Amino acid sequence: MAEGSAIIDYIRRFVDINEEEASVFNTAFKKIFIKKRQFIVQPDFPVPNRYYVLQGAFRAYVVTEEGHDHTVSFAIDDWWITDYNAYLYQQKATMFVVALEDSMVLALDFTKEQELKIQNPKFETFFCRIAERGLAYQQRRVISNLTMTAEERYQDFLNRYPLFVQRVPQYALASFLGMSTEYLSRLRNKRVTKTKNNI
Amino acid sequence: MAEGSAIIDYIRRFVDINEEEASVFNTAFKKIFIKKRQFIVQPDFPVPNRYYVLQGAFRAYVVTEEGHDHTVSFAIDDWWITDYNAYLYQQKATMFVVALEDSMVLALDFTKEQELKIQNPKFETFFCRIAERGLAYQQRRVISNLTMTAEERYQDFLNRYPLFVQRVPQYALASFLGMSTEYLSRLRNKRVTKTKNNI
DNA sequence: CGTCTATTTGAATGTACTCAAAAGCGGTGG
DNA sequence: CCACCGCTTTTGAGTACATTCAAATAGACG
Repeated sequence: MAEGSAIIDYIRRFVDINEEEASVFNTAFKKIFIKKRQFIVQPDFPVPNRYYVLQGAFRAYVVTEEGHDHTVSFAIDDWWITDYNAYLYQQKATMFVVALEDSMVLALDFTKEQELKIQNPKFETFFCRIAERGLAYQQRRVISNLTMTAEERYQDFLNRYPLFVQRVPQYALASFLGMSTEYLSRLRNKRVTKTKNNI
Repeated sequence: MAEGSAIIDYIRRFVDINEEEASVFNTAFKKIFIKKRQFIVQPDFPVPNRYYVLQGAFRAYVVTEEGHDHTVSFAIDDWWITDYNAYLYQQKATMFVVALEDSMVLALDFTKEQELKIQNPKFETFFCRIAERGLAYQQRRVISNLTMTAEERYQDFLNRYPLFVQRVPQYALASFLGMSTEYLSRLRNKRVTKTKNNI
């Protein structure tokens, strides 16, 4: 049961655990089927879980007062997703997390996560590693946003995450990259507006 | 020796350690004096350390091919700083980290950090906590950049980090907030250019 | 097929940048 | 102690990147 499961392969990329530990880890998760367009996190609700995506695709986004939405993160197979800030501090969510496809996830409860960490230092190490990597990733994203133009960010995303581009609607990608849907559309079709300087 | 030191007060905000543990932790760090304008990290050099700022101010930034610089992070008293991505993966730096004032730091060697983590789960927990918080912080920053205008980002920074604004040169703050020095100057003096629509 | 949502296209506009130059400020040396 | 030099900040003017709004077109789903 434990061996061969995706989440176990995943944790073993970071720490070396035996069969018994794998089994303990495995049973901490609840397997849930999520239908397309279903929300797993919503603003003002508690965030009891973080989610490991077995199969499918998700999008986390915030909505501003003016009604604009902004994609904070995507997740497909083998990625984690949740409103991390709310989960970590166990506060109400400020984001939506929605399924972009019919999906299968493993939900890990916050309390359960703390128990795992206390129970076995290897689990603590594991969560530490993924947090560290997440931090390094977010910092790279901040740098991209600071240093690149909209077109460069799009090209960069294409190179790094070609799989995502296939599975994610364009308005969601645009709002992830920090540009309007229309502008991304123009970039994709290489038809950025020429401002005509003729009088 | 151990008790009363800033780094010990700091770690005790996250984990409960006794005097002996405090002493072990303390001796893992090397205290270094850094003069204003001195670099502690430079592109293409290894990044053996992360730094805890006892006193002073630092700025981490990247420089693009076109020669524009972009502030990735600041650190003043009680904050950490380094090229985190390079440190974590033990690769060559891609950033500069420079002292903005005469400063005093505690340097922690990467290998030493790993030893601490292995030696005592509490230390592992501690580094895990600060990585988690760092991740949550970076994610908030990404959201700010996505959802706010230049002016809003500036106002928000003023509210959140009034201390920093005092101690950081304006060009550095501008490049942290993702805008040009000139534009920040105009915002501060509330004199954003009016495009005259008269023919 | 019709409806609903997503994408594309056009045109006008705005936010923020660039370049250039002046003004302010701080440190250093005579 | 003041003058000068280098660096930072301010101001002006023109411009570009990207947005908004509106409308047309294309896709997805029942």
